[in-house]
Amino acid sequence: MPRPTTPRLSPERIRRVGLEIIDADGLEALSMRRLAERLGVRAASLYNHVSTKEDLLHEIADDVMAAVDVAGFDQDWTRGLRTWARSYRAALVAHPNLVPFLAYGPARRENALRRADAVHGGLTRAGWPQRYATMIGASTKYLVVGSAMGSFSGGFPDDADLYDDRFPHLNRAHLLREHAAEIDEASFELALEALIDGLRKQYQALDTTRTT
Amino acid sequence: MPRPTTPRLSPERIRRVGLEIIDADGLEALSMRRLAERLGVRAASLYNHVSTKEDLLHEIADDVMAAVDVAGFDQDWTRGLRTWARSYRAALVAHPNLVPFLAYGPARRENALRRADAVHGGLTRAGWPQRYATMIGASTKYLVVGSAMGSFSGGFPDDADLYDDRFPHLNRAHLLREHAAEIDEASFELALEALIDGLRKQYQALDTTRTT
DNA sequence: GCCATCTAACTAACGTCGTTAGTTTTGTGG
DNA sequence: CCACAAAACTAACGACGTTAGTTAGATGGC
Repeated sequence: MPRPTTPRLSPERIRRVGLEIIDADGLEALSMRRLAERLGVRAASLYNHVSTKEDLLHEIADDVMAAVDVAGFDQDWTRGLRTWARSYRAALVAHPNLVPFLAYGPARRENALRRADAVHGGLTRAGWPQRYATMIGASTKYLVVGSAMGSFSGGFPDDADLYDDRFPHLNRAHLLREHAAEIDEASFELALEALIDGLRKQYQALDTTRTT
Repeated sequence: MPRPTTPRLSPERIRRVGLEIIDADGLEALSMRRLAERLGVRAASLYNHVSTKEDLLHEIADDVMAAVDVAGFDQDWTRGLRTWARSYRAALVAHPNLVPFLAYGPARRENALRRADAVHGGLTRAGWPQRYATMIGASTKYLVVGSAMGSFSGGFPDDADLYDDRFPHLNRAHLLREHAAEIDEASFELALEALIDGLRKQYQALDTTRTT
């Protein structure tokens, strides 16, 4: 019965259920047919609300990225950077299965450009030269994306016996998956603080250069 | 005419041409049918030499990762870390289209574990505690993966006019794609040196703690 | 040298995928 | 009231990864 009395679909519901599937079963588990089935509808009907699967993914990505906080730059660039980086990472970690897509081409949409502009503007307003602002933003993003990708936690098999004898340095409890998330976060914090620390030194040098 | 006089396929040739396709046309351009066609063969024939497409990708990844250098730890942990990070990044940048796959699950294969063991061993031998060795390896990997992903260079559209007025801080020449690769490398170096610098400080503190 | 066996190619097919075309029914604005 | 838009449908296309079954050349044991 086409054209039901009350619409079964809406872009919001499609995005929501799509993200649910990704969260539950992984990125490659999301197909238009499975999504439609979950929505009580046939696959073709989705195209009345969504132009393409890739577009849908970008919109879902936009929803997820909405939680990123770039407001901290009003106070202090180090605070702004930390707030941005942590909220960014938290947004990715909340939906790990989406990270491969998010990492691929995150800045196609308007909102992504707006966030990038806020970061860049916050840094230049604090006195950083254009080129440095760009590099700082990029470096921070590397840490966020790299750590959220679970570069570490996803990397090793669960079975501890696998490491015995053959890889003496790896046969450690902290390489197991149960600790991996904690280690990824600690490693992120370690690198972020080191980066900010190193930048602060350069910032002071910059400041004295300018005032003399 | 099945079973030709001289075999048309070999695992090496399949991997080589597979990587060529990925390099030339992207990761999603590699299908078993297109690969077979390029090899003068039908898709099903590939399965005499390769167990599965995913497996093939892992083997290609292994080839690419063979260029990573973990020998520098024999001299000095900072040198080892730098050598590892730079050769790692160079390997990824040489095949940017493969990075999304490489970033996903790089440590499934024997060689990856061997490299991880070398890094971890180099750091612990230098005196770093287990947990730190793990975190340092993870942090460095974040920078490598993040920067190779072109988190930055892939992120922005080419058209400069797009930024005008709407995103005042982004309307800069150094955001264009031509400079993006250079910026990604510079940002990587910036963060890597900051990280090593921060670590060196902690390393000295560690040393005095132990000797007192 | 012959013959069984193995190897490496083939054809055909299955099920899934994203997507489009064309159809049908319901809601809605002039 | 009626034309038209909206939202569902069915059917189909071409591409995908993969498997089953087949065939012909290469190879090792007698």
